[in-house]
Amino acid sequence: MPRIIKHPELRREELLDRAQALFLTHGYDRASLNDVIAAAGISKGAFYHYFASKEALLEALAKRFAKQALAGVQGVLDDPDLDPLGRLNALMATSRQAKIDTAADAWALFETLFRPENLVLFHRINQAASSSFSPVLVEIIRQGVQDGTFRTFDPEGVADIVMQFGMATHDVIAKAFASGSDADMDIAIEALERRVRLYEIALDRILGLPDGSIRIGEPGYVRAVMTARRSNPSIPRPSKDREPRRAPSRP
Amino acid sequence: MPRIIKHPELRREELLDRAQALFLTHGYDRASLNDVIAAAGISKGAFYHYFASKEALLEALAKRFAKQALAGVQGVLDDPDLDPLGRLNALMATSRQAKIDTAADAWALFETLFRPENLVLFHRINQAASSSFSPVLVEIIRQGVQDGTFRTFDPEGVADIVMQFGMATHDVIAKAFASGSDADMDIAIEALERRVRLYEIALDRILGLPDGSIRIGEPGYVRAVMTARRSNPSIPRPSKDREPRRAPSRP
DNA sequence: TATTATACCGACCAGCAGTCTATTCTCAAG
DNA sequence: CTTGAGAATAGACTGCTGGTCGGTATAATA
Repeated sequence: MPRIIKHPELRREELLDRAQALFLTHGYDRASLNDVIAAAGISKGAFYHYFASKEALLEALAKRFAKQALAGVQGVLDDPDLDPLGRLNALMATSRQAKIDTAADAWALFETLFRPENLVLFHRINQAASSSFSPVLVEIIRQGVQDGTFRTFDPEGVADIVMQFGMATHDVIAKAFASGSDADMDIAIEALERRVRLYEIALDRILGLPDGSIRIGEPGYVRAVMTARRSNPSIPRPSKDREPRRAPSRP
Repeated sequence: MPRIIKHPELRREELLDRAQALFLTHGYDRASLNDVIAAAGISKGAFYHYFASKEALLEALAKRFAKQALAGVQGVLDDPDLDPLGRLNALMATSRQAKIDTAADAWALFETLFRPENLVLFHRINQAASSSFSPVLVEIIRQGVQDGTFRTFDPEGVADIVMQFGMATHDVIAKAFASGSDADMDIAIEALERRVRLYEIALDRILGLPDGSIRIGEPGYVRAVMTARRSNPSIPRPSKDREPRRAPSRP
């Protein structure tokens, strides 16, 4: 093979891009390193020049994700006109908006990220995102407590719960995506809206706010996401027949 | 090798026992099938006679866990003298008690289950446990709503949150185990107690109860667990030098 | 131009999950 | 008491995996 040399940072990004695509479509475990390097058009040696292991590649990917996510909400964090409650709501609205807006590829991520074979990938990203967002959330809550908007002790704990809920919301939506027989879709949507409302009220109460203060998404939020899906059908799906070959047999 | 034939169910249980020990000490991914069958003293062929795949073994293990856990709290569920709040508290106290009581091996599980290499294993067990406990929790909450003890819509959602919190509590404790430099241990314990209190109050409010109704654990709960640890030092820890060998190198 | 560090190549390796064929054991039907 | 079907076991074998290694071409430096 001809030797192709690229600027290292470019090559690194390219590698991350290919890996991201493969990990999302096939899952971290199922996508082999050989697949990745083949997709990137480089050799084993070249790969191990950039990353110490497959694991390290995953780590780098998670960090890039987290960085991008944080950058996406930077505007909200910098806005001096927002009070703590406003900032908290804006934060959640923005990260929601980001997902619906660029539906084309962003929700592909959304759907794929929660498939069982992506558990490891998801967990890493989640972890990285948490350590990025946690300090920010803590600061917002701390301010809210200070100026009397929120009434709670343990801002770190509440920040954790907020993120837990955020993730749970996504999870719950992803489940609907998975079981997407158009027939009972509407029932699923109903249930999901209810869940989002529950999380909102739960957060209200945990923060000592009057019910209805926290807005994870307007009513119709879930439906909007689900609709964005139907209008955008062709998302890469796992295909490779690396699946089990044997039928179970028990004594 | 001499051919040893055992009663199938016994062999199956034995296989699960060995697998459990290895998965917990080394992690699901790191413990190889060869390790498992070597530990169990059987051949590849015998293994695949009982389980269709390594994955299937994990599944079976998770189900056994969940079944045992549910059995452990059956008494609480059957007790006709408990009202919904009492039952909910007893449920949490019992599953807590089970962990401290048989500290010798139960907390080994407790600590190991949360190590990063056990993510997959943990997730499976958690999933299995959730599908066992969820209906039970839902029923308790539904009754509580009916007789006016609890004030919430969406019992399923609340049940999910309860389990989320339960898991998060464990997670948070496990983190302290991990960073166990005896020096800052006390600070960690303090933080953890606060977190447990937060979850309790959060649940109180979500369920529309007066603060202090829910008791995940008495004050001192975390400290008790941590102490049980120090008095019981020799727990199998991952050892096998299957770890990465290379130093990172970046351009 | 000579030297050194960086980017890259691909053959190679041990170990992995899973497959296959062959053997030995059990136990119920005849 | 035989027999034979099927359950239980053995272990060699396979394709592939993540990772290693010695080497080669290019860029940077002097």
